[in-house]
Amino acid sequence: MNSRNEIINAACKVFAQLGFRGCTTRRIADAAGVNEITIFRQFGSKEALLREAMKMTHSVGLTPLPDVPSDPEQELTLWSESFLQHLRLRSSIIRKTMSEIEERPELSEHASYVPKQASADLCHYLAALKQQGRTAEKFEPKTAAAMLMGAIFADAMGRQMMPDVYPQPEEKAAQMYTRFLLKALGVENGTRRTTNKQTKRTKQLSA
Amino acid sequence: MNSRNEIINAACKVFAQLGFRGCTTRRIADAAGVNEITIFRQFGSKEALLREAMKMTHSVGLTPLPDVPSDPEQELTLWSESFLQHLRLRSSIIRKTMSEIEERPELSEHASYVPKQASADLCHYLAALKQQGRTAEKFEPKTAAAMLMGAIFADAMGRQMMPDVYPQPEEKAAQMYTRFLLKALGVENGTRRTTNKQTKRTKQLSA
DNA sequence: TGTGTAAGCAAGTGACTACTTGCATTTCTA
DNA sequence: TAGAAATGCAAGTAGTCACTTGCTTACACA
Repeated sequence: MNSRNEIINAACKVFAQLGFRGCTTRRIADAAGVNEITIFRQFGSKEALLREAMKMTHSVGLTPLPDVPSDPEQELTLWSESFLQHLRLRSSIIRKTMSEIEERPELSEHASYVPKQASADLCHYLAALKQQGRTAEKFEPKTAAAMLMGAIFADAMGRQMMPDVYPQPEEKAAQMYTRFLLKALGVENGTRRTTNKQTKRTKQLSA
Repeated sequence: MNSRNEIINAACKVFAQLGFRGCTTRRIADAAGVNEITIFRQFGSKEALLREAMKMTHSVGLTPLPDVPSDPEQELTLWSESFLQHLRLRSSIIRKTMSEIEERPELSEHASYVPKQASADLCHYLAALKQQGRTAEKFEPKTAAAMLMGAIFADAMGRQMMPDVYPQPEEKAAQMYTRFLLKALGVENGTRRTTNKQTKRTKQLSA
């Protein structure tokens, strides 16, 4: 019972390091501290093991966005930070999955789960912001969401390889992307310029 | 002499499909229409062949951005479209390279060449736009560039897997990202609202 | 016409792959 | 404490991997 979980965890780890072809049953067994044969007795085949292992990747846990926007800069910054951290922590396995997906389309479902959910949440939030009349410009929530998520995704995938391409410091990146988005939407940031239309409550942190 | 190029092309193709471990000498030989042994006589080893093949990936050809911005929306849209097309055409090999890069850091140089160049070009253009006084907001060119390039990169990598996450129609995506960027920078788009400060010439297409 | 070079073919090397068989050992549980 | 289930060990299977050897064919150029 315990060895089963150890094998699954080891499989995830080795897959993240070496991809499907590099993820041999011997290496998984070594990483799990288990005899190779136990893998086959527990899961039947390498394919079946990895299918099980990929199901375990859904432990999401993004900071939720409120249904009714109150402090857009703060709320979106927290969300962006948690999304960026989520992607950074999983950057290896994401890279491998994206690479294998053409050969193994069944990975697609697991790979797209989090970003689809995140996109839907963000679009919903931005649409609410628009409906509150707090955006100065007319805009397509989907385009805005794709911009913010794209910037965060590219940061998570590329910063290590080319740090000078992305904004510094690393820890403020999510906030900078968020502020950029809000500028494009014409959302006032609360501290400067409190002139425009603001239907609901105006409580905003400068952050 | 001819077989050498055929082998290199085949190696690129098979690598893009299957990655390093899936890219076997037998498969390369088949794809090149050549005997497997010819590969070893020409290149010595699989490693050496792929090293040669990766050098061939630098045929860049992005639409250049002018040194002096004139019509930002048009110029940036053209650039974005060519960058997006570049990434889309190479999405398979980019995915594989990103996946292999942790194991083979020597790929890093080839992988980062185009995006580094593109980022530098775009930053330079945005800085020039700022210096012309044509941007209404103060902004960091690097953050702005990371947003636009990130959105384009994510679109190229992810649209096929989750088309409903990205703006429609596909052909207008580059333009939509560009317009979004210009909104954030407060750059007037020429047709509506020609009020703000515009130091140099105002000739702009509505596009 | 002769010679060198590039290419093909057949066969084989040792290492690694996923996976199996047979038997011994540990561990849990009734 | 007895029996069943889970695990380990040693050995082996057939396939694939990168790469080699020895020999033959085809073409270029002098």
